[in-house]
Amino acid sequence: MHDLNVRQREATQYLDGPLLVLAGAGSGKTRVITRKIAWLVRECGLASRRIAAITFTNKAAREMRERAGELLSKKTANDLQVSTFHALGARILREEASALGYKPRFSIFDAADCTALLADLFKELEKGALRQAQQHISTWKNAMLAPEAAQALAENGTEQRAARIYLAYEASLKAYQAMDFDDLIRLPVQLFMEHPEIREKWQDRLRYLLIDEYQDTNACQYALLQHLTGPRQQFTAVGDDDQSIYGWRGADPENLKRLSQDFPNLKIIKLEQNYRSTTRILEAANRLIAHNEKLFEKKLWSELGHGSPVRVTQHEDHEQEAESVVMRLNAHRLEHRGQWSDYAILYRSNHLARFFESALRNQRIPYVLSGGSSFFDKTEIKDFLAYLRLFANPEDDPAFIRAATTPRRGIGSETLKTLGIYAGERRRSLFHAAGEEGLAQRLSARQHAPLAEFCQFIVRMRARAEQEAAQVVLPDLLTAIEYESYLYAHEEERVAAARWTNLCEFSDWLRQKGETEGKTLVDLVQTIALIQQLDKEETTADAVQLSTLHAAKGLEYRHVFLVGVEEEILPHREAIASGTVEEERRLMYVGITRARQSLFISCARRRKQHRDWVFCAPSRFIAEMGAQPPSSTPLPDKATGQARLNALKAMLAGR
DNA sequence: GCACTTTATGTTTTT
DNA sequence: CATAAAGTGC
Repeated sequence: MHDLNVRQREATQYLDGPLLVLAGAGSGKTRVITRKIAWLVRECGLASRRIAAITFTNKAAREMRERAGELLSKKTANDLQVSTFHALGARILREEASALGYKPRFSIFDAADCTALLADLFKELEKGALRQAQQHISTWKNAMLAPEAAQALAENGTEQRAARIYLAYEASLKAYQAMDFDDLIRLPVQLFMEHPEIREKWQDRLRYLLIDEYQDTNACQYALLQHLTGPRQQFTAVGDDDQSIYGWRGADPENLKRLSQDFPNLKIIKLEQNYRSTTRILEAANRLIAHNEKLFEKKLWSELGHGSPVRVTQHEDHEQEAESVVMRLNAHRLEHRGQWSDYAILYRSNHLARFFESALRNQRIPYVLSGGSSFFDKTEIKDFLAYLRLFANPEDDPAFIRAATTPRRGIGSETLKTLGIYAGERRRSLFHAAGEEGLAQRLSARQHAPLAEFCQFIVRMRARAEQEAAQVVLPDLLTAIEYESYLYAHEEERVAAARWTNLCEFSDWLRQKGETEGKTLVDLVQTIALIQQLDKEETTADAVQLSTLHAAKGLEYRHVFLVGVEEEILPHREAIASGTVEEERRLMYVGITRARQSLFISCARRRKQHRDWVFCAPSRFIAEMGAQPPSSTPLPDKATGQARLNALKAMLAGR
């Protein structure tokens, strides 16, 4: 382990009790975690299936498994329990569902499913109120408060109303045998509190825990951690309070402090040497973050030399910003003879990506978009998924409605309304109620026939989905529901073709997953709710990376363009209003520290919002990091810019 | 009663 | 630009 520094090695080998590693950006925390896993397996003889590593995203989990695999044998690495908090919670719940009155094949509702459910339950309420309620519910769930407790604690009218919504929402989820993301953490904690024997079983199963991105855990996740480690207290938490950017999701950097209070024998190791960035970049980051209240004093340093200065530019509007950033990127790459994949364009919110996408497309520069709307959010995927969800969980009424009505098969709103009322009276799921005799009497023959046929179809396919292999059932299902012709009948040809391609890709991915893991379709559905994006094979493609700041956390790039660095964007307007500018500052800090060699910061003077132009001021963060004030770039010259680029190309070609 | 067409509308970040 | 609600034809 000669390539680790003293502190890193100490963190890797420390096993005397709970350990907190305060790891600054780029200080090699992933390396410490993977080395520690290898150490536990090789030197301590711990079976790899008894080691649980918890990451923040699925992508990080995959990477960690891969990197551990480089140190250990493939098979040993495969047995490691590497997952997100949510995936771990889901695994526990599938196994212990009965203890909570759930079936093992419960559905997992994503945020969109939950919003739809709330909208359906409270049709009379407007969107804003529902969003507010949803936010409240999430906060309550993360604080382990049941609806009744929330109702008792509600202080004002809005909270009272939100608590009433919470009550109905919970009842619906339970009726649908469904859970939301918060439940995946909350319910295991509840389970462990109520059933000591189950808690001990899991404590025995997982002997050592490693938690990455600890600053992003919320109270509930912390409780889960405490239950899992139990009296043995064998864990390593790795985190950086300066990179806590998920406060809106209940994450609380105070959790770092709480750790030293709850575990008096907690050992703390700081990693401050940065192996990623040049000094000028680090200094800018340090100066910026000095404006925040600090939990732990920490100063990053590096031995990588000064590097080039941080460049700040201001542009006339958002389109010119995109154009000149792309132009500069292009020129920079030519000059340095680098690769597209050395470059990243990072922004606060997803919608900013659009302008950069079109600028990149105009210049015929390859790019990949990470973050943003996921593959699984696409309508065609959700349509198809509804069938699969219904196979796994017939109580899933939203899945029933979606599958029953897409593509259209003569089941309309009136039929569904009657069915809904009947099912409510009989306290059955829509699917079960639809098969009952009593319903037929309330519907006309014309209404009942398509419904009955649909139910029979589901029963038939469900039996097959449970028994046969995915590669056999999938094509049959796709053919049977005639989705392709449905697409071409309803969409423009190009759109229809694109959607069908997506669906085929998804089906292919499922089939492949089924083959390698030897699972049936019903088994597979259970796991996909937690996956947000398909990990495509073509990660090797040489392309500029476009990403939100949140999605860029944990990654690094040689050259970074931080764009849209303006007041009301970064810091975000809502954050200014709600007094959470410190978190925005950390977000900026995360952005800066992604860069290894060069950092470019840009902002626009005005941008089009909705239909009119708004003026934008450079972000306060630019001054705070001590950068040169924005120099207006000589624009609008598209022509001269292009000419200059061509001259540069010619010069380089001749060299 | 069902399916399709038009019109309004809206954007923080993600498991 | 893409989805969601209201409106119109069959």
